[in-house]
Amino acid sequence: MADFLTKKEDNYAQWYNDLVIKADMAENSAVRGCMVIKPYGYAIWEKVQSELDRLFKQSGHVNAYFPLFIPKSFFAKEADHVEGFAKECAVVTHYRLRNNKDGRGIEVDPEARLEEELIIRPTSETIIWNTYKNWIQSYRDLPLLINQWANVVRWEMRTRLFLRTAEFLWQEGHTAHATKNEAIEETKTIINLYEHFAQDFMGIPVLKGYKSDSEKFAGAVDTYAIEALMQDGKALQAGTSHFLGQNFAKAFDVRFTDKSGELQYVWSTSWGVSTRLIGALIMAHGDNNGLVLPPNLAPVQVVIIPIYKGNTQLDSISATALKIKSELEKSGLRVKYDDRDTHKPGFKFAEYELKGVPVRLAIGPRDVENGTAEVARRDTMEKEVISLDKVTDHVTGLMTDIQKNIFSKSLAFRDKNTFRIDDWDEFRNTIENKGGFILAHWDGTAETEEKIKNETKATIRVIPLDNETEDGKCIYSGKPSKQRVVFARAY
RNA sequence: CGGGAUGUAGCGCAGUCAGGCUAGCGCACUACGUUCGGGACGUAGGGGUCGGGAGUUCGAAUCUCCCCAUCCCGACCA
Repeated sequence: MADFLTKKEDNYAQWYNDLVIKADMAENSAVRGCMVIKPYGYAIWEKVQSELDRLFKQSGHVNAYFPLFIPKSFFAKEADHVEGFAKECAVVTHYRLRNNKDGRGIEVDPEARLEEELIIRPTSETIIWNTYKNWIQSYRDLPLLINQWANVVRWEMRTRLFLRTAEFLWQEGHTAHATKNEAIEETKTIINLYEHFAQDFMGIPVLKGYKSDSEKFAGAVDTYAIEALMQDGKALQAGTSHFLGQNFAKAFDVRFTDKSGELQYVWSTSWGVSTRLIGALIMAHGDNNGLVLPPNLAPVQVVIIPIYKGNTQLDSISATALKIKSELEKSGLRVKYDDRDTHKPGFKFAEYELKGVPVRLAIGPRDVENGTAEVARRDTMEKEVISLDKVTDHVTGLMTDIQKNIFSKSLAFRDKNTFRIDDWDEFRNTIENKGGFILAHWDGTAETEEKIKNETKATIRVIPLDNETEDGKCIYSGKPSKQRVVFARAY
C-alpha cells in the first residue's frame, strides 16, 4: 500500500496540499471541515464535470439551477427524507447583522429573525419537487430530465478531506416520469453511466448493485450504487442512483393527466456524484511519488521539459519542443511546455510526478543533436528514448496504454482483495486484518446486517446486479440464502 | 456528542513536564554568485500578536480556568 494513505510519508502533506487545503479561518473558525480546492485540484474536477456533463447530455438530460436555501417546512413533507437528513443540516435563522452596542464588532440583529428558517440544501429533492409541481401538468411534460451542478452542505459529525467535507461540489439529477418502468430504466441508465465513467475515465473498477434497506437513500424505494475498493482495503461509494417511486410526487403533490385523462402521480429518480470522486482517484491510483492520473481526466496529459544551459541552448531546444507540442496538440492531446528558468529539470520532474501527469518528455542538447526525446510514463515510471519523428504516435499510444494499465492494475488489486468466505471466523479475521471485498451469504434481514456491522464494522456495500444465484447459508445466522452479497468496511 | 491527542513562520516540527538570554530548527521565500540529463550549492537576508480570552507571577509558548479549532477512535454519512 502506498505510504501516503497511512500519512506516514513526509510528502503526503506536500502533495495533498498541492491540490487542496483545509479551510482554516484564523479566529474562532466556524468553517469546519470545508475545503479550499486549489487550481490544480479544481482542474481535475473540471475534467470530471465536462466529461460527465457530456454523457448526461448524450442521454437526453439538461442542466438547470435551483436555490441554495430550502424552507424548513419543505423538509417535513417526506418522512424518511427528513429523518435521514435532519441531523446534519445547517440552518439560517437571521438575515441581518448590526453593530455591537459598545461599538466594537458586529452581532446578529435579534430583530431580524426569519419567520421560517431556511435550510442550506443537503440535497435538493424537496425544493426541486416543490418546483416541478408547477412544471408538470400533462404526460406531454414528461419525462423531465434535469441535472444540477451545485454545492451542498451536510453538517457531518466527522469530516475527511475530499471524502466527507461539510460543503461539497456535486451534480444531482432529478427526473420525473409517467411510468414506474420508465423511472426504473432511468435509474439503471444512470448507474450504468456512472459505472462507465468510473471504469473508462477514472480507471477505477467498480461493483454495481443495489443497497440493502438500511443503506438506502432517505426517501428512496431502491438505491443503486457503484462501489470502489481503495488501496487501503476500504470500500468507497463512488456514485448512487435512486428510484424514488412516487414518494416525492405524493409528498409534493406532483400529478399529471395521462393519455386517458386520468390524474396520476409521477414516478421519479435522483442521482449524484461529488468531489468525492477526486478522493477516489487519489486513493485508488496514488503512489509514494504522488498522484497518478488517468489520461482521460488529466488536465495536462503531456509535459515537455527542456534541459539546457544558457539561453542559446534554450532557444534551439524550445524550437524543437514547441514543434512537438503543436504536433501533439494536433492529435488532440493536452500539452504543457514548461520552460520556466526558475526551476531546475529535476525539480520539475518531481513536481509533475506529484501532480500525476501521465507522460513527460525531456529534451536536452543531446536530443536535439540526435533527433530524439526522452519519454517517461508516470504509471510505471519507465523511461525510453524515442526519435522525434515517432514521438507523436508513441505518445498517443501511451495514452491508451496508460489508461488501460491504470485500470487493470486497480482491477488486479481488487481481484486480489476480493474473497469468497463461508466461515464467520474467517470473515471477521479478513475484515480485521486484510480488508477488501468479501462475498458472503446473508439471510436478507436487517437484524443480521446490523449485528455484523456492530461486530466487525463491515456493511453490505451492494447486492450485485445480475448476481448469480447459489444455495448457501448466511455467514452469521446460518439461515438459508440464495445469493452472495458484498461486505466491506467503508469510508 | 463520548474517549484520546494536538494547536509555536507558508509547510513540517523542537521548546511546555521543571516559568527566566533577543522564541529556535528543517523545508519553502528574497538578493547575489556559481550551477542546470532526477528535488543544486555558497553567502547574506525577510518572515511569529507561540489558536483565542481571562487569571497567577517581578516575569508566561511554558502554570490555572474558560472558549475555539484540528486529528485519531466510536455514533452519523456521498
